[in-house]
Amino acid sequence: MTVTSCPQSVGRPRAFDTDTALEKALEVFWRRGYDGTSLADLTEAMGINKPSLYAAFGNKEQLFLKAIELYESRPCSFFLPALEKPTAYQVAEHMLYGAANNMADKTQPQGCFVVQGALSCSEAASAVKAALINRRLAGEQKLHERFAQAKIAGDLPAHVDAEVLSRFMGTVLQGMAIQANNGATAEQLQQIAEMTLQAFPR
Amino acid sequence: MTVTSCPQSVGRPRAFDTDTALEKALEVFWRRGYDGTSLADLTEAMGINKPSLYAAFGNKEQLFLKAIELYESRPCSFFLPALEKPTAYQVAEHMLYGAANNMADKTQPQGCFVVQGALSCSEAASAVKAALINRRLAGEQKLHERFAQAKIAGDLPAHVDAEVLSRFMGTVLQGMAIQANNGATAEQLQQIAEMTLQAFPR
DNA sequence: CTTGTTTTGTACCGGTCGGTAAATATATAG
DNA sequence: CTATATATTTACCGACCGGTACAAAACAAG
Repeated sequence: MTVTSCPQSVGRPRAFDTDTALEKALEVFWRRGYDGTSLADLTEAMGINKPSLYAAFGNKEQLFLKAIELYESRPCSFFLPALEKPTAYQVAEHMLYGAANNMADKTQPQGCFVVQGALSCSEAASAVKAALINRRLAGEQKLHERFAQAKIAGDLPAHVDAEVLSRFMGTVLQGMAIQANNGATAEQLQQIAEMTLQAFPR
Repeated sequence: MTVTSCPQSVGRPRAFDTDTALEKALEVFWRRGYDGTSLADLTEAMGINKPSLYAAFGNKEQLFLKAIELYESRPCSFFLPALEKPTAYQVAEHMLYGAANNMADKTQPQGCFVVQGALSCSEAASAVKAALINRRLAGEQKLHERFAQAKIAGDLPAHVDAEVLSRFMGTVLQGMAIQANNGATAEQLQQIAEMTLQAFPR
């Protein structure tokens, strides 16, 4: 019968912070992709040795999956907050401009980790590729539900196909990730956001 | 002073067709990306051994660059033919529907090789990544010039910013490549094309 | 035939891949 | 102090990486 050991009960204490190490791993995976990232790249960026990485995160694949969770829960994430805006148009507006500013942010890798983390990849990466596809589809599903709710609330015309609209939004957002990789600036992405909003049903 | 040896003059004849081998290489690179493709993957798909690959194509990087050229010159390529349509709207129409059908075509890898061949990659792949970015920017540049010409011809309103419009088109087309990777059908991509055309200035 | 030229298959190169065994170091519990 | 538990470092594992040396094989020229 052991006492609940909340923060570190026994044994040699870990010499690094797992959260900051995971952030470093996310940045490397984001920049180089799963196949393009080696364990040497990771351990160097994280400032730890391989056994520490395996003890703390399992293996390369599990580390990548944890990086996905971190990416979506970061404070600068724009997707979920935009969903809570009062009208469908404002949801689209905040999401598009949030994406424009986030994806071209020079203080982090360009583009979107969920889009480019493992787009085309080896068979060894098929599991993480599937995980990213599921995240992209889940995002569009959330947007679909939000737009369906907006039709009920009356701030989106009844004739609008919420599923097509959400997939169109996903297409533009994912295209913006490629644009950011092409070197597009935040201003240029904002022009894309503006043009997309002109096509948005009101 | 040697006679011009047009088709095979001397030596053991090559036992494979370089064009079909290059097509096989394109398919593997397209599906797995540069980093995710090994020489073993390539030689197996191409049906040749490594020395034959190196003698015919140089090395992995040069083979990839030749695969880009093949990809853009294939008969089913939709980009350049669409540019020759008589009006800006028809250019956009043919390009968007051509992309919808091509990127979801089940007889080839989903999506667009130029988008996903080396989006996020290792430093070893930085040259091919840059080559793909240049191809994407060159496509948008061609579209830009076509729209500028359309403004002069009068089939695109003078107030339209041709550069923004071409970048918007590129964003949607690149987003459609991600959608195809998500498993979107040709019909779903056609809905994206339709919605994009509704936003197109006339 | 012989000679010269090119491609072929095999076998190999050093280096790196993801992952781990083992010994040492640093903490707590008693 | 000793005992236990966890993290650290170092060194290493077999497999695979991209790329090549070499000799046998298959052709044309003479």
